[in-house]
Amino acid sequence: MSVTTDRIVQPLIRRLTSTANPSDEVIRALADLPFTVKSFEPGQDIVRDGERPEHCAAVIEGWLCRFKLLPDGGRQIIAFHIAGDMPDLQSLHLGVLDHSISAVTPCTVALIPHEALRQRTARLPDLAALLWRETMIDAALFRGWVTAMGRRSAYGRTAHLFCELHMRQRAVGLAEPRHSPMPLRQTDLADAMGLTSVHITRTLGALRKSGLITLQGRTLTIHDWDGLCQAAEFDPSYLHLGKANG
Amino acid sequence: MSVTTDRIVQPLIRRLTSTANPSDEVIRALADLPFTVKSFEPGQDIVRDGERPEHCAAVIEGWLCRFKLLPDGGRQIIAFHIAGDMPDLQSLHLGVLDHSISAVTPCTVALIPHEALRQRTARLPDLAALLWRETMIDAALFRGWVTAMGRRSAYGRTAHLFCELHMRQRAVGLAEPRHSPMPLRQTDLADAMGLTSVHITRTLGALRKSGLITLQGRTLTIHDWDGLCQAAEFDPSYLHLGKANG
DNA sequence: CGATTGGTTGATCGTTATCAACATCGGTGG
DNA sequence: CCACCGATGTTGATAACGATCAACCAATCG
Repeated sequence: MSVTTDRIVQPLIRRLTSTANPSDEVIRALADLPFTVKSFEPGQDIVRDGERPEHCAAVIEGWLCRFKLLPDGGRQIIAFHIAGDMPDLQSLHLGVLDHSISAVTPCTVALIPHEALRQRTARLPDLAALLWRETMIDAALFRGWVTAMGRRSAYGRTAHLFCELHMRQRAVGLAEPRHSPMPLRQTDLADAMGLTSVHITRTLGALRKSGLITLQGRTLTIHDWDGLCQAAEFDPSYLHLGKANG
Repeated sequence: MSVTTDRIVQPLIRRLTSTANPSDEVIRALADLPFTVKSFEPGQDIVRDGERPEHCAAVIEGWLCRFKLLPDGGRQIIAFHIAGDMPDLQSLHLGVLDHSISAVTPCTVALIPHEALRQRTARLPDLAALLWRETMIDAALFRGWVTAMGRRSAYGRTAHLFCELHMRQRAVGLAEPRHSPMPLRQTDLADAMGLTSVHITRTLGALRKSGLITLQGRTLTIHDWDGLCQAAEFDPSYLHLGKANG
């Protein structure tokens, strides 16, 4: 594994080893995957709803979001993705994308040909299982979002999002205990939570006034993690970060 | 494949062949899977949040729902499942369940040991890919729900649910063009849509008054499919029912 | 320096929740 | 057969939460 390749594949491997225990053989197969590197500017689309990509993206650096556009121009953000994530793994077996993915911050992704992934996963069942598991975690996060949207107030829902994003970044070494990058505009937060940006302003104000968090300069500061979790009714088990097949 | 086995495995195979084109070898492997059959009464749990099942369920008959319970006793239904679905396929690689599954109607499920699934998917990469694809469709449905919850009114959201459930039943031959089974209480609908049952009453009334649907006697009658789709802004592509790798 | 983007605040409106009473239906036992 | 019961669904009155509209402020960037 060359130095360059190393720098590129490292986030993916760090991510996968953070939630599972892949064998050396599987890690070698991952490291050997062919890819091309591409960079994107904020707001730029990586892939669009309706397309049939021939490769999967693995995030090397920066933030991406997945979203659906509605006829009236509305946008629902469905997920945020950070280094190590594979946001369009589903294109490997679904073909047509049912949503779009675009860059939230300047970002770099590795594009891995479907062909290569298909060959390797056919030869190495453990690799297939590892990536399949990623799809399952992806689905688990969506379940968490459905629950948050359906049954939590703006306040609890927003707290919940911060808990999730903080823990996911912690798990791959991208955040400190009480701080994490949070490069989201209020419109991004609004589109993710099914709220308006005006209401996000008020909600962030309320969270600040409660002494739980402050959000400034693209970073989240957590003043009271326990309080935040309580406000969010946050139970991290749905993130499936435990290695023991959790 | 014996007559008994046939009757049991048939729904699963019908479902899988409705969205993909598995090879004969894969179908044979599915038909050969060991299982035990179990029946449940409405309201009974099939598996519970926090458990680590050793088998996956495949629905043979009846309706199931998946849901998360909140500390305050609230319930968010995350998905409904009909014959042919595998509602807890994710337990194969995730271990701990992050939600519960219970019976909506009297229902029968086949319980397939993880061990058998692991062996077969390791030996038959195409089988693994087929089931992996099911996980991806599962995730796609959740994305549809997130979008519905976040950006649609009670009216549009409810219309959307009926569109989804009707099409999914049609795809596996469980519904007629303008009628489908809909054995849900208003509290089930409410818990699925993030609304109260009182508001569901009013919303159903509005849908009826618009001449789109009526819901009585556990069946949905669609008076105006195009109108319903329009009210729901329904785009069926997220169901990935197309066989051509759609 | 002005222009543009992102964030804040206040006033008002609409959708959905909440509370409460009542209606309907299917089943059960007298 | 009828009276009753529990579960489910309906309706109305009121309240809360979040949307909408509009003005304004702050930061960044040419």
